[in-house]
Amino acid sequence: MTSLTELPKNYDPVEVEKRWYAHWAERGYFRPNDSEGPPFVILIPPPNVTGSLHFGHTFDHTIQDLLTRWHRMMGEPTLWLPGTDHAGIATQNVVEKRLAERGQSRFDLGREAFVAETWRWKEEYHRRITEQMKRLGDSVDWSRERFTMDEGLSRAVREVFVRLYRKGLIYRGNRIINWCPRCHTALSDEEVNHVETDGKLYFIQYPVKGTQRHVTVATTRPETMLGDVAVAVHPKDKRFAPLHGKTAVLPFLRREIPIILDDTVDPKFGTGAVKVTPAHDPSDFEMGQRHRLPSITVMDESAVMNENAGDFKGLTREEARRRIVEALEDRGLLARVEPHRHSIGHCDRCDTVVEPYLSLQWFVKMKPLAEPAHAAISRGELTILPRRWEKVYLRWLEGIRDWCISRQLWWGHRIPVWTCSACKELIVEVETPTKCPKCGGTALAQDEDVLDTWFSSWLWPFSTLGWPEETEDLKRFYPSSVLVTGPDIIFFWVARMVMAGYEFMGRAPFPQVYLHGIVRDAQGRKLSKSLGNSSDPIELMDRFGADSLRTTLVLLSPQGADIHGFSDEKVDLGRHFANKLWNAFRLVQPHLDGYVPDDPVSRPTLRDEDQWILSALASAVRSVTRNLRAYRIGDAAKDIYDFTWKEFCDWYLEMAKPRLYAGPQGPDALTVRYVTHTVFSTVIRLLHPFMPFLTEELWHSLPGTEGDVIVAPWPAPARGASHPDAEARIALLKDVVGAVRNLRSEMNIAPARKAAIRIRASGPDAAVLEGQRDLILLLGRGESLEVGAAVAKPRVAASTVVRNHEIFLPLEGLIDVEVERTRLQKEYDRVMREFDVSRRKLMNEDFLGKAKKDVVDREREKFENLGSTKEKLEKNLEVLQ
RNA sequence: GGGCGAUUAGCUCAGCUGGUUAGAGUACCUGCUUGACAUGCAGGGGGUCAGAGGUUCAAGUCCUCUAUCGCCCACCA
Repeated sequence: MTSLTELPKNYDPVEVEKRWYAHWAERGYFRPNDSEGPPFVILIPPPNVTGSLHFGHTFDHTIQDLLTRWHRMMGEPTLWLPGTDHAGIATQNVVEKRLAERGQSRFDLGREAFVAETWRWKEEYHRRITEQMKRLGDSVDWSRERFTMDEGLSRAVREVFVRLYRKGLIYRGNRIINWCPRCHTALSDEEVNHVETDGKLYFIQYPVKGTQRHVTVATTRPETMLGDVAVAVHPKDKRFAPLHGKTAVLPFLRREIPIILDDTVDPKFGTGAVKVTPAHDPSDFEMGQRHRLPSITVMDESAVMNENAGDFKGLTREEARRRIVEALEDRGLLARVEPHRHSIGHCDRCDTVVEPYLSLQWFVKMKPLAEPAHAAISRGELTILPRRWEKVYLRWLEGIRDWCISRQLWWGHRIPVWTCSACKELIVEVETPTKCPKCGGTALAQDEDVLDTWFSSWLWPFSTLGWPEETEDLKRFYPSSVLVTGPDIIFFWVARMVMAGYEFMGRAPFPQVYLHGIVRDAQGRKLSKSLGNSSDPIELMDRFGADSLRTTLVLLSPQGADIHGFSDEKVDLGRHFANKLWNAFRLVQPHLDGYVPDDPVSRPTLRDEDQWILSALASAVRSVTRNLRAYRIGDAAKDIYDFTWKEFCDWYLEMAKPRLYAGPQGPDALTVRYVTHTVFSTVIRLLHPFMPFLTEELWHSLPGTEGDVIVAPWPAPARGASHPDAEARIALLKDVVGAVRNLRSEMNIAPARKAAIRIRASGPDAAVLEGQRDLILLLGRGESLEVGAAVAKPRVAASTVVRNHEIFLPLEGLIDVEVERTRLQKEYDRVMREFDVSRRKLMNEDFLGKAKKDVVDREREKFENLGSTKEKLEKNLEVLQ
């Protein structure tokens, strides 16, 4: 399509990349094709509609798109299903923040208007996300796009809630949960980040009623003492035997609280006596249950002390702590304070210190759900890559606790539970009930709370396909083929999807999980725009091209490990490669004009270098495919990069230039066209999953190709392409040319100056080198070449030994003998060292007796070569004396 | 407190089941406007493979310990 003269010298990705996405989409390539056979399915980890896509997404999507494109080229029906997540608490927070900038709170708007406002936010960011995905080249099937709060998915959420409730796996209870005093909602255990903090341990004396004694308790949270209902000691702790059955008097409130005995108290911690605050500590709550103690909540929803706090009412928990400690000190009840390091839970979303808080919430009983998810690994129904994550996954399932799913938010799925105001009957239904099934009352109030965001996400693998309806899509595309995501959401999402998959679909949602790393900067920080350590991905794509960004990320990423030291400039790696390919193409393309690849007349005679590059190409195809199959994506990219740059451009194209320049009438014109065409047509296809835009552009400029590369067949290693002999001969050539170049450079011979080359070679190599005469002259910039066993050593020459052949550059009058002697001496020393190592090995009886025979043989051969090389170097050195 | 991972060139990383001279990119040095590409070409310097033990004829590679860094988990009152 593009004519040669139009190809600019430097590749302009922006100009090219804007052309192809619409082209692909219009032709329907992103939808699964109709072919039989198992489809390849990836469900996108739905990005939150909180904001635009960041670097993590770019990397995540690159991998998914790459896998999708690769499978599409293999002819499989492929579905990469896109969608977004309503991200309950996160989105509510950002919308509230925006309201706050206008001086408003959500309460000013009221629930309905606030939710409407949030939908507008969602639309805005959904549009941005969509644009970004298109810019990156994501080949997702937009016709199947879903949102976690759209009608179908909401229905699935209610269905699941009702089913689990009826099965007894969802219940409501008064429990200690993690409460965020800023977000004003309950959180799951996973939404709490524990941070090691230097705190203090306060030793507080509680007077013992009817005595002059005190019992001293140790606590990190003195402010919760106002909610104390007991002091507990270990029953076998003799120190406290006199206190058994006694009562302590809580300072300030003068509440009388029993001294109780409980096995869970650790006599070695603190004083061995512990204050019991059931409303503000999970283990105290359990202890309270065991001993039938009351629970006294002393804080409100904002963690401000409430009416149960006596004089401290109205203080924040931090102020309350300060004042209580002061007051205790005044009364002489503070025995001492010790530094104490412990971990404190913070809200995952706003980083506020969470409060263990007693409240009425909905929970999912997780143990029964966890069992099949756990067994999935040992049964081989689920594999997580890299494998080490499987242990993390399993351990979490083993220690699983019930999942608090109710959130005191407005943005999210309302809990499908209604209470009849007449008879207080609890109605749990998928569809909104109109009257109470028990008393017929019509005054029904729906639970005010919404569900945890992950309560919709964990259904993603089947809710997106139409469940609970038995849709065609559900039958065809469940389970998906692989889940690609980051390890940070193993618990939040991956494990829960597996549980839901087994519970509702009877099988795992995917057989394979591929967990990739995080993109970090030089300081090890996650890339983010707010930290200012990275550009917006879109901006980077504008500067470098989406292809370059994708390729750079993939090339820099070790399998499943974080990318360290990422910075904008790193994207040059991909950009330079794109430009390299572009220019290699510019070199070759004019010579391919009119070339018909499958011309039956063409039975080209291949020279060594042709056979060699085709052989290397076949190896590259094998290796790329093997690496992709094993999710060694960076290695696959490296294979293509190395083959294209190091072998094809640096060596083959240089060798091919004379034949190319000779034009279509020149000798071997057909051969060189055949080979370059084959290589390009193959490399473009191999590279397409990585660089979709550039490859599509080149494909359309490559004569003799049909259709679009996005649906071109994935290359198979060509039959009979393997030419070990040619490979060996070219390897020899490379060594010899390398040695000549080295000599030239060391001797400061100007690149423009041609030099005579003499190679004293014996054995079969001599004939091989003679056959490569033209190439040696070309690549070694030689004016003449003598090869053979009888080649005379020039009187004054720079010399070296390669594979036991002597190479001379006769340079009488041109070389500095002193420089050459130093250089040669260095070479000699190096060979000598190796020679010694080898000799010692071969004198070692144990080595000869115990090492494998081929290892010994190889060592012998090496030793002989080194010996003879050493001699040659010696002689050449002597001449220079 | 428990677990996982890392430690190889200045930086970021390869190095599969132990066996030629430990590689790449980048940075650095030298020389090149050679008819695809200076986003390039050619050549070069740079590593006692974190440390200590051990297994072995042979260890960057296997085992143990130590150190440092990172991550995750944990009702440490």
